[in-house]
Amino acid sequence: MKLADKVYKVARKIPKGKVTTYDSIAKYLKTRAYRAVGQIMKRNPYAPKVPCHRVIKSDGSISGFSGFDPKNIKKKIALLIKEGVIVKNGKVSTEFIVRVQDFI
DNA sequence: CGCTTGACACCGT
DNA sequence: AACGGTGCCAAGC
Repeated sequence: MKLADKVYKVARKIPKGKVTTYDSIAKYLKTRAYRAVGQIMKRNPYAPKVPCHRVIKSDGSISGFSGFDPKNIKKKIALLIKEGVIVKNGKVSTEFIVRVQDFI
């Protein structure tokens, strides 16, 4: 069982209208590989099943899948907003950030 | 099997 | 408040 599998398993349970962070997932899995989590999400072979857009940085900013393509940023943010998440200045309001242990 | 690469986090300045 | 350097660990090559 690779870390990747565990990550996907957890990530797919993120409730709509909420987001979590890379380090939160890492902590929950008893590992400090929060960086690896990022790469795992990037690969994301389970595209629709794992809502990788609901995983953000600990400071609430959205990165990666959107960070490289400015056009994609707005699209993902719009998607999150559509789900009920409030995003201002490219950052998600902390009240929508949930620790993994809270929604599992 | 070892080296490089990050969708990161945590200081210190 | 913003920027940069440092540390961590799994995946890929």
